[in-house]
Amino acid sequence: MDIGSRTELLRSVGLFRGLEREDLAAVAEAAREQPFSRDETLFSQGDDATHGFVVGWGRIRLDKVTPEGQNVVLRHMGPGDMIGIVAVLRRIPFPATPVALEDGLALSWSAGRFAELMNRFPPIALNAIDVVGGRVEELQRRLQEVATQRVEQRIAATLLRLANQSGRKVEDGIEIPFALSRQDLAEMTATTLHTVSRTLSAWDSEGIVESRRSSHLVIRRPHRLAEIAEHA
Amino acid sequence: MDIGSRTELLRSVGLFRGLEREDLAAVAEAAREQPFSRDETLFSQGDDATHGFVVGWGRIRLDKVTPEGQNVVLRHMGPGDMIGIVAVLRRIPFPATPVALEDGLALSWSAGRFAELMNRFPPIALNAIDVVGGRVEELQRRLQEVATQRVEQRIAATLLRLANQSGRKVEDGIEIPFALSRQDLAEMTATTLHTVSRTLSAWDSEGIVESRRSSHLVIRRPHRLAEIAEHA
DNA sequence: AATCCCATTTGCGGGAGCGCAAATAAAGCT
DNA sequence: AGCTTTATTTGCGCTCCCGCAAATGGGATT
Repeated sequence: MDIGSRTELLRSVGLFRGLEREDLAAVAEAAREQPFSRDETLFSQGDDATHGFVVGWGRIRLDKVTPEGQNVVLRHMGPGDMIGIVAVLRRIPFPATPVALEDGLALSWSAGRFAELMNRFPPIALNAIDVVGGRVEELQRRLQEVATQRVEQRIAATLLRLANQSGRKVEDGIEIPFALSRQDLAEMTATTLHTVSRTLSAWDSEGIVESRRSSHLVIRRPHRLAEIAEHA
Repeated sequence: MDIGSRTELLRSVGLFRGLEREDLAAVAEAAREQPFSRDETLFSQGDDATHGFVVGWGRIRLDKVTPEGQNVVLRHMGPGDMIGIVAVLRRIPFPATPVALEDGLALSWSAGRFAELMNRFPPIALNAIDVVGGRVEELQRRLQEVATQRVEQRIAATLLRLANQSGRKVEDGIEIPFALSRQDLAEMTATTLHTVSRTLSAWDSEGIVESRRSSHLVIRRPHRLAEIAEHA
């Protein structure tokens, strides 16, 4: 991947918004390419934060495990999302583990390199605040959801959120274009895979979603799902 | 309050860490003082973010209400904490409402003034990332708690957290030095005031806490509480 | 001191969702 | 293709916790 393509990629990355093309090129040049394949982890929770990453392509799930070994899915990331950069800046170990859902490519910068870049291009710091602020908002919303809504509503809201973030229009609805197990959904909605399975089974037979084992999940009646999510 | 005292105050504020004394004085000078009294709100969720705040003294509870009117307590804040500054920087309406738990004083800066200061003193932006990163971490931990632990554990963990943040050693334990209703605790732990009441009653008769209606809550056996919090 | 107001307590019943366990069905491997 | 491994489904019982309702008791107000 040449510098030109990298630069092009970085143009749509929120973290580098407001940088001139030549500045972007400098940022791109400082990057290292890190390809990853399905099920691989970019790093592990607890590791020293030596590098920060930006996703080039491919989808990634961010996991956090409790001391007791229970897992919680914090978020899904895709092209343009930054990973681990806050940990780099705060000089703390990575607090979570990013797992690749499909093959892809990330760009990375060492901690020192990244500090240089931030120094040289002040907008980066402001953009970082914006991005992290967005994550705070998202987490607050999820906390609110878990605190006030029932499981069915949370699953519905989660599917709609995934559809908004990464959904693809297909013939008979909106497809979630990556593997999404019951367990994954359970870890996203603070419930068990059993309850997720029962819920999706019911929705499947009502024609709200199509969720066969083999293929990706398809939301057939998004409007109905939105009703379920909102109906307190 | 003169500039000297303000400067002294700002010395211990994370957001301004690394600034020289004279820089702090400039920041202090640009601030406006905003006293508040118990039960007052500094602003309301949904308001335009025209000012950012830093708590001088007094305790504040940060509330977020759902469209359906249910409330969730996001966090408690005290001296040195920043409030609303991320909303100012992101140019979004305030996403929550800070309610004073006791009389106190905040310093505030207008959006424009704050932007100037950040421009003039680059460390502020980096510190802001650090602070917001810390909030992300805290929210992730709470999400994990709500997702994986039972009510009793969550209440125990919350009391311990409050004790760590603001607890005062007293003769027979650690006191939470501000009003804390069952409803408040319920909104902090994603449960109902009934369940909180039942739990605290039980703990009271076991001598783990002392929680009479009139006075502040006292943790008598923190170690036991930690056991409850951890015992999966 | 009497009254009102509100937080808290507590009983009781019910329901949402968990957890175990076994059946079923895909997908991957050799 | 046959076998193993892993994901999903589904039944069943049970537990935790909610939600209603009524009682209790302080604190504040007059």
